[in-house]
Amino acid sequence: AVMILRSRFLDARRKRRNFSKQATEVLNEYFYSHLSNPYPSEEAKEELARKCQITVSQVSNWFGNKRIRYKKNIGKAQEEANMYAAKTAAAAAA
Amino acid sequence: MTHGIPPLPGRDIDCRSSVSDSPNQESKGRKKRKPYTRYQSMVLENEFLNSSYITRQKRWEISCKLQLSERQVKVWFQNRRMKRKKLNERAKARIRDDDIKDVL
DNA sequence: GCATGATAAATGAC
DNA sequence: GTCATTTATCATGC
Repeated sequence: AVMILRSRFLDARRKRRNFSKQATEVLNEYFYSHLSNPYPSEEAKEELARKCQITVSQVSNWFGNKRIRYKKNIGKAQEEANMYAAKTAAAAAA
Repeated sequence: MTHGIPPLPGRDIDCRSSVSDSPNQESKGRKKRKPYTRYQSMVLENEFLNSSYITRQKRWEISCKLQLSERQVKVWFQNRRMKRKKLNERAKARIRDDDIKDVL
């Protein structure tokens, strides 16, 4: 019984759930609009967390994974970059 | 300076000659992340239960026993303290949520 | 079968 | 020392 409780708190092991489509959209918009410096401040992280309905730690995890997996692809997933770049450009034009 | 305690039993025995941080020559790049074995993790966790801050003496002993460098043991305790902090924050947040749900 | 989120070693700023 | 991070690995979703 105690072990089960510990598995809830201590282990709190990774039972992964994908983020919502809107949340991923918000995170990607920020990432590709700050591609030269994709390191959000603590305040920016908190706002992203609020918008996405996730924790600040989850925001940090997402950016950590995103940065290295984006870098690992040199040349790939640029379609995604262009897509969000166009989106922010359209927003700026308006 | 300090107390003249350190007994340092058999200190001159280099038990980690093969477990040094610099395996051979000057390794240039970043050291590759290598998961520890279950036994290594268990010994480290047990020692963390005794104290979250390890002494230099025990650090040397454990590094010998587990075939790890003293630096690796030191870093393990640093990371472990960060993990504990994160788990505490998470537990606190969960308790808050549970309280809210209980009221509802 | 990879995509994706979370965790475990390792580094560096401060 | 803490703490944000990089990197590889793990565990799950689909």
